Amino acid sequence: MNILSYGLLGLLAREPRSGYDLTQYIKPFWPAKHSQIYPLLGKMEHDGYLTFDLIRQSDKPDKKIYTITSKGIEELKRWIDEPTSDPVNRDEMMLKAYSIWLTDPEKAIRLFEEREKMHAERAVYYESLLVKLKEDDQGEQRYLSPGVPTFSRYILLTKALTDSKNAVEWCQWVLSMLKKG
Amino acid sequence: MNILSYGLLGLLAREPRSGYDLTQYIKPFWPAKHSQIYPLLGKMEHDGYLTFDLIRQSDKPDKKIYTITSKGIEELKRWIDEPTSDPVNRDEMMLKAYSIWLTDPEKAIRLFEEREKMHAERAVYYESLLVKLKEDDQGEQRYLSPGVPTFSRYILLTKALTDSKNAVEWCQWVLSMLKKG
DNA sequence: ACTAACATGTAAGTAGTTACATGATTGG
DNA sequence: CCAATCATGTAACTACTTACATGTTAGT
Repeated sequence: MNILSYGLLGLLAREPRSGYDLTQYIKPFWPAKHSQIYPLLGKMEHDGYLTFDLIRQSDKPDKKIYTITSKGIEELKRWIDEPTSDPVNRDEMMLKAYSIWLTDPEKAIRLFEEREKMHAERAVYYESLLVKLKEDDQGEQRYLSPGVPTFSRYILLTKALTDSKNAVEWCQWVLSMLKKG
Repeated sequence: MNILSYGLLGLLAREPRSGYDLTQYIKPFWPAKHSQIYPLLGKMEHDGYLTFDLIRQSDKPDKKIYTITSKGIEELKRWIDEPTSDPVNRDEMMLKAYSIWLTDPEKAIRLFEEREKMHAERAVYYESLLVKLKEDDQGEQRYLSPGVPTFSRYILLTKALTDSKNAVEWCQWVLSMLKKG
C-alpha cells in the first residue's frame, strides 16, 4: 500500500470504477500511468481491499469494475490519521528558469510563453470541472458542507485552479521583465 | 543526463560547489537525496561535464569541489532549447483532502492546521532568502535584469514564496469552512 | 486511411528512497 | 551526553516511465 493506492481507494470510496477510469481521474492529483495502476489494483484486490466484477462489452473491450471493500474503507480512514509526507514538486521548467540567464532573451521569452499557455489551458479545464460540479449541485450548495464527497472534490479543484492561475501570472510577470530587458 | 543532472549543472554554472552543497541548494527546486546525487556527479565527471578538486580539510571531512566544464556549459545551453517535460506535483495531503469527508471534522481540522503551519514556515524561509538576495544587491536592483544569475534566483524564490503563501491561504480557506461545519 | 477513445496487461529500464557505513567537530 | 552539521559513498529496494502487445468502434 503506497500513497497512490490510497488515492485509488479514495476514488473507489465514492463509486466503483474501472482501472481505465481510475487512471484518468487520479491524474491531476497524482500522476501515474496505466502500467503502474493495473498491477497495483491486482495487488489490492489480492490483499482484500478491493473486489471486481468483469463487465463484458460487445462494442468496447471488456472491463473490470473495482469496488472498495469494508477492509479498504477502514484502511483509508486509518491512513488519514497517519503522518503525511511532504509534497514533492518537480518542474523541469523551474530548473530551466534557473539557467535562463545563459541563453538569449528571445529563447527565454518563447519558453515562458509556452508555459503560460500550458497553465492557462489547465486553468480553463479546472474551471470547466468546477462549473460542472456546481451545475450538478443545482444551486443547493451541498458542496460547501464538509462531510460530503463533493466538498472534497470542490476544494481540490479550487486548489488546482488557483495553482494554474498563479502559474500563469508568474509567467506573465517574468515575461514583462524579459521584454523590458 | 537526466533532469536532475541539468539542475546540478545549473548550480555549478554559477560557482563550483561540493556534492554536499549541491544537495542542499537543489532541494527546494528538485528534491533529491545525497545517495542519488553523489553517483550522478561521478557519472557526469566521467562523461566530461564536470571536473573536481579534492579539498583536504583537517577540522571537517575532506570534500570534492566540482567545477563545470565548457562541455557542461554547452550541454546546459542546448537543454534549454529542448522540449520541456510537464511539471509533476505529488502531494499526499491532496489525496487525504479528497477522502476527508470520511473522517470526523476535528481530525480534518488538525490535518489542515498542520499543513498551514508547514507552508507558513516555508514562506518565512523563502522570504528570508529573498531578503538576503536584496541585501547582497545593495540597492542596485541588478537582480531585475535578465542575463544575470541573480535574476533567475530572484524569479524562482518569488515563485516558491507565492506558492507557499497560496498554500497557506488555501488551508485557511478550507479551515474556515470546516469550522463553520 | 488514420486518429482518438476505450480497455487491460507485461517487460525492461530509469529515477528516487531508505538503510547501511564511517567519522570529526560544535553547541546545547 | 546527544543532536546537528559537515562530508562522501554503496546496496537494496520501491516507485515510476517507456515500450511492447492486442483489438474494436466512432469520427474526420
